[in-house]
Amino acid sequence: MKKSLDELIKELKEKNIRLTHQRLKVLEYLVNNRTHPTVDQIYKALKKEVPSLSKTTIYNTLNYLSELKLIKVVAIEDNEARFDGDTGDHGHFKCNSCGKIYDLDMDMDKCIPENLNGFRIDEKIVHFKGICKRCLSR
Amino acid sequence: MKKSLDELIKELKEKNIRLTHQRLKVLEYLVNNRTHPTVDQIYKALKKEVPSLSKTTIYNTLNYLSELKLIKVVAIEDNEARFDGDTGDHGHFKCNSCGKIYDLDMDMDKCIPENLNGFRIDEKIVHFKGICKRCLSR
DNA sequence: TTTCTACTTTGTAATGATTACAATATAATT
DNA sequence: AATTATATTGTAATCATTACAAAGTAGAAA
Ligand SMILES: [Mn+2]
Ligand SMILES: [Mn+2]
Ligand SMILES: [Zn+2]
Ligand SMILES: [Zn+2]
Repeated sequence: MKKSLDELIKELKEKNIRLTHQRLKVLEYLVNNRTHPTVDQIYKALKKEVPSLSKTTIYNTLNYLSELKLIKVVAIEDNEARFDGDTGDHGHFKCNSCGKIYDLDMDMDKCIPENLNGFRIDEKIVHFKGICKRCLSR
Repeated sequence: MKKSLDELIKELKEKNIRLTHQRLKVLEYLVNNRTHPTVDQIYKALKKEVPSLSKTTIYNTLNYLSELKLIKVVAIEDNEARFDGDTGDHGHFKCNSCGKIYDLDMDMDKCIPENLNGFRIDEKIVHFKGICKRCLSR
């Protein structure tokens, strides 16, 4: 679900996670930018507000927050990870023309095959790639 | 579909692609090893039979064959690509305990959401991760 | 408020998969 | 056998990510 920054901060407090300036800025960025940004995009944007910021901190923070299940990693590119403040089950569509990554509201459970009876499923990943409507109509 | 080596060779001939020793060995390996191997696994295995083999050739060959749609890339790991001789639509399950990647026969079209009306879909990717039946029963 | 300390951030170096490139080799045709 | 366009090979470069140690800080306690 799309949690607000306040809800995310509450979760950090409940788990006794330190509310560092950097962590709050990263969470704030992900809440305000629902574009599945890369590490570099987050880094460049926050560097302006926090000049001392290190890219390693972005990596550390994003890794930690995804371990805590406060954010999600979207591995839809082959060379670079993307991050998502929405931790609810949903799919993604990547347009190979404009590069935009769309969210897909869908019931992922509808596509679990019988083969997996007896398996424990921890992650469900559904990605589509192609050309988006907007790019097609041009 | 799971094509035989002969069928794959026929497709290469039809497309006027040179039947080099290395290409044939890579295709043969993928036909005989339905384990979604990594570049390094393919390289190490074939290096024994073809001592002059270069890892760059494995990369070149796999990239070329996947451009030609004769094989598929399976991007289910976050650090390393895997390759699949089965180009038919199917999903994958990765066991985080034993590392095995299972094939999932499934109707991918069943999980395309309405959101995508008007979009052109070129790739459909369905991945699950968790613990497999065999690992759970131990 | 000040002190304390465990945890965090930072900068730099290392890692590891993948790609670029140029020299050498070869498949397929003549 | 000669030719040539294409492929292979080895090495170096690239680039995202991680390892590590020194410096900094959040939060608790005095
Ligand atoms: Mn999303
Ligand atoms: Mn497969
Ligand atoms: Zn587009
Ligand atoms: Zn297993």
